[in-house]
Amino acid sequence: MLSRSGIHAVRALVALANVSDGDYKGAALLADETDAPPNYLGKLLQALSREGLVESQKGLGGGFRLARAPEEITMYDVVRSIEDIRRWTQCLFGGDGCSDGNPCAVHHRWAVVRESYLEMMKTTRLVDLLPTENHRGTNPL
Amino acid sequence: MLSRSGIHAVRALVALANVSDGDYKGAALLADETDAPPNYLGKLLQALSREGLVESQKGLGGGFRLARAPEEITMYDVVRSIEDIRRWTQCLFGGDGCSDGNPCAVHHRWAVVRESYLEMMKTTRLVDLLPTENHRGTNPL
DNA sequence: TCCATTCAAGACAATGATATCCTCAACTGT
DNA sequence: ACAGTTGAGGATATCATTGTCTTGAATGGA
Repeated sequence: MLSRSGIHAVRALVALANVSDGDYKGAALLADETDAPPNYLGKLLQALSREGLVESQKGLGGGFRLARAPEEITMYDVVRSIEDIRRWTQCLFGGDGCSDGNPCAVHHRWAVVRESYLEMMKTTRLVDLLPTENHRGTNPL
Repeated sequence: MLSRSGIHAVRALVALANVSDGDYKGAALLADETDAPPNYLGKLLQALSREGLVESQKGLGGGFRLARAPEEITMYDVVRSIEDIRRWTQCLFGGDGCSDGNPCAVHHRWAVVRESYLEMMKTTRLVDLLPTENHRGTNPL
């Protein structure tokens, strides 16, 4: 389950995937392309920059670019930089006493769901989110 | 992913599962047993009452009781009464243009996770959450 | 140097979820 | 009838998330 921040962040990174080498794309343009609030997206990009996912450049012609290739960035990397993912590492009810040794009633069932989600996040890379010839500009992220 | 309200609600219903027939358990006691804020739990119980999951009784000896047997109430029933479950019926990014006909890049991957979650919620009944001999009073919900 | 552009950073506002408080109405036992 | 108990409901408070605004710092071009 992505937060709105997480959605903004992933969309922005996808929009950064096609900037030419050595080039940058500004936050305002990114916000326009992804329908995100410009100033807020700026904050999110700052966070992504602190986490080493993007590089920023001030001044004319400046903006943001990916710090790694789109093949090397997973949705998990992005979301972990933006959201508090502890709820996906804890058990469903968040009970402190719940552990593999003393499991709650839904411990194992939830583990299946949780692993399914985390595995999806960790195996889905930015490159997997890019529009293909199949959707020709209508990739409905 | 349960909200705190959802957690409170499920715990309260579990605590109602062992009320004797024709008897009631008060909101204050329920809150005490489940470590929930008493007044807030009252509101949640109101919602559960409106949805027909519990029945309430005012006055001395009053309180709440399950409207159906614990075998007939699923976690899905509870959560749907309390939370906005739309995020589990939409696609991961919530994009309006996303549909089975014009799927986004994560459409199918997310469908697997979503169905896994919804299936767990729909097949887990209150009776499945009750403490068993195995945990003897230490069911860490 | 001067200026326009762009990110960085902090203060502030809006929103929704969570939680509290108070009063009223319904019910029970005396 | 009366008093105590308990849920119902509304107003308000708190908090995290989301979003806006303003100022400053860095950068590059004229």
